[in-house]
Amino acid sequence: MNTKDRALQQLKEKGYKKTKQRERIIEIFAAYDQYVPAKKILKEMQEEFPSVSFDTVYRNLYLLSEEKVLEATELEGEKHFRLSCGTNHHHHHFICTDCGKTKLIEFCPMEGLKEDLRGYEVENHKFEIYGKCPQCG
Amino acid sequence: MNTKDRALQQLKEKGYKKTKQRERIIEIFAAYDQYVPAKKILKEMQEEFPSVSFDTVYRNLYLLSEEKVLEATELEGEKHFRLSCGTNHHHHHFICTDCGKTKLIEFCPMEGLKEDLRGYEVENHKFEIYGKCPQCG
DNA sequence: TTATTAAATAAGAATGATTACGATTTAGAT
DNA sequence: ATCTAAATCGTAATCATTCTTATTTAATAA
Repeated sequence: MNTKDRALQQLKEKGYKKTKQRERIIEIFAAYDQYVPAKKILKEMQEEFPSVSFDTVYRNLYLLSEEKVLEATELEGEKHFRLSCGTNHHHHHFICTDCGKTKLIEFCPMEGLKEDLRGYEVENHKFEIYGKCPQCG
Repeated sequence: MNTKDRALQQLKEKGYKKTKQRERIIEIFAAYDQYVPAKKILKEMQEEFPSVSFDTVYRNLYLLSEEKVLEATELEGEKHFRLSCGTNHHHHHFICTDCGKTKLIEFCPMEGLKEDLRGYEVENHKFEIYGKCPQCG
């Protein structure tokens, strides 16, 4: 089963409907192995559905993020999304500031910080590395 | 010499002028030991200078960041600023999502990643921990 | 002290991403 | 084929931020 079908199946189980728009959004992401800004998805959607609304695109991006089909991050003030990495365990990314491609970072800095943060209730954390990948550097 | 005077002195050396607005911005930050959203600074400025413009506030926030008087970060899509921590060496923060107060994290996760990132040119990184501090938790 | 001028500010328009919302359409169940 | 909740469309609204131009001001030198 491919990424798209798996995602749609997952949505169906939660009672969400299968729509052309949703299918297309997932297809678009499947063509990228990187974070893509919401507005770029909107643009590509408009090529296929000239009258698609912002609302549809944004709503689905957030839905797909909640369902863990996508991962989200904020880069330069814009929300970006990408297909969840195949890996099932927690991870981070190096993000190329030129081409946008990412490299998986398996190491999580939270591991060694339990001691330091005694008394603090950790809810979340963000660790991202930015720079040029070997192709762009 | 206090924080404000030190900052103004530093600006003067670079040829920037001392203005009431700049003085006040620094004073506002000195009253907080935490990240403050730009719009909150704008609001406090308007109490003292009813006709201050967005431009003045934003321009100065960026100037002060470049001059390392302030540190900047983006939280929930909004730019936040705080006085630079006293410490001169590179550091990170735990940020309380309730009160906004921060805890200095001396550990930097980049140290152990040189190996992993061979061939990659690292330009920047972001590591922040979010949660509740002991007072708010 | 006054004149000079480059820097800084005010005022408000413009931008750009995102969110909101009422009306309409559609997917999926019966 | 009918029904209904979910999804979408179309568009307006919001909100932070950036830009622009005219005016004011701080610092310098006469």
